[in-house]
Amino acid sequence: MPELPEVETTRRGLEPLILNKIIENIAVRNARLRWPIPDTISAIKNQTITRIDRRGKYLILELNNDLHLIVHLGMSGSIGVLNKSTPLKKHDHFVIYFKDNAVLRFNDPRRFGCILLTDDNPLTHPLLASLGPEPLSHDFNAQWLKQKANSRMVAVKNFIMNAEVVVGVGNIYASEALFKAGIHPKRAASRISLRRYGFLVQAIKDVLHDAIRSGGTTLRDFSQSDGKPGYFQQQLNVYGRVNQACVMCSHPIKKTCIGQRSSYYCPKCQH
DNA sequence: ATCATCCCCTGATGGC
DNA sequence: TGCCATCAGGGGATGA
Repeated sequence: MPELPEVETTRRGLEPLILNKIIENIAVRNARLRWPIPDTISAIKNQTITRIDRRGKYLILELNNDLHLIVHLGMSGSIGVLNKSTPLKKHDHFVIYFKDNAVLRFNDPRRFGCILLTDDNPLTHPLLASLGPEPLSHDFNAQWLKQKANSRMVAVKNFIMNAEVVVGVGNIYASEALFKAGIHPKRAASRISLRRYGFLVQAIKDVLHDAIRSGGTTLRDFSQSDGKPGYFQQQLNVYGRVNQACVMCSHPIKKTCIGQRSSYYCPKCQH
């Protein structure tokens, strides 16, 4: 389940492997992703990849003819850069063949991901246009959260998972960050002080930084056979630890549902 | 404007 | 061994 750290790991892993390479051919093996891969995708043939960016959980591949590929890994997507002779795997839906025999394969069992093409500024694409600040940027701060929360009664966990509030905070790291900040996941967004939003902002930055750092250790293996950036063996304090002892106070971790998503918290540490 | 609910999909898991 | 139900989750679409 790629969250921002996984996508950033993918971006960093891709850079040395495909930047400045020339696309010789492509293959759409199954166009039916979250949105169909457009027929216009063939316009990337014979172009060079000039830049690899990330915005939230979207990867943006810039080509030298001003086209941009917008890629989302969804829940189960991964990208592998391999040798042409590596056998195709089930769910390898999209393939890019480079002039130097390298092959990029987009694999996504659940097909919640997407591959789109735009000839415009990708940041104005409908999917990207209303995204909130990057969590690791200075634009993401306590004032911003407090102002966005205004009088909203939505649970803070849903609030920080809303991409218009801040991008890249998924279910796992939302639970972890709220634990670190000592905030109950069901607390109404408007009922959190500026001071406590400061703790939450720092917790989100810390959790994501840690995950990216541990992701970095797997970059070396990025082009091996499974093609996955690897999931982080990060120390999870609450996620998936229902009934286990809280690392801070030993009280059993609770599981609850917030907005159809499982959520974990310590009832003693989080208010 | 805000928010809850639904849905896309496959793989892993567990019960019978 | 097989079959079925259940769960997981990013995030857009929909309707209240």
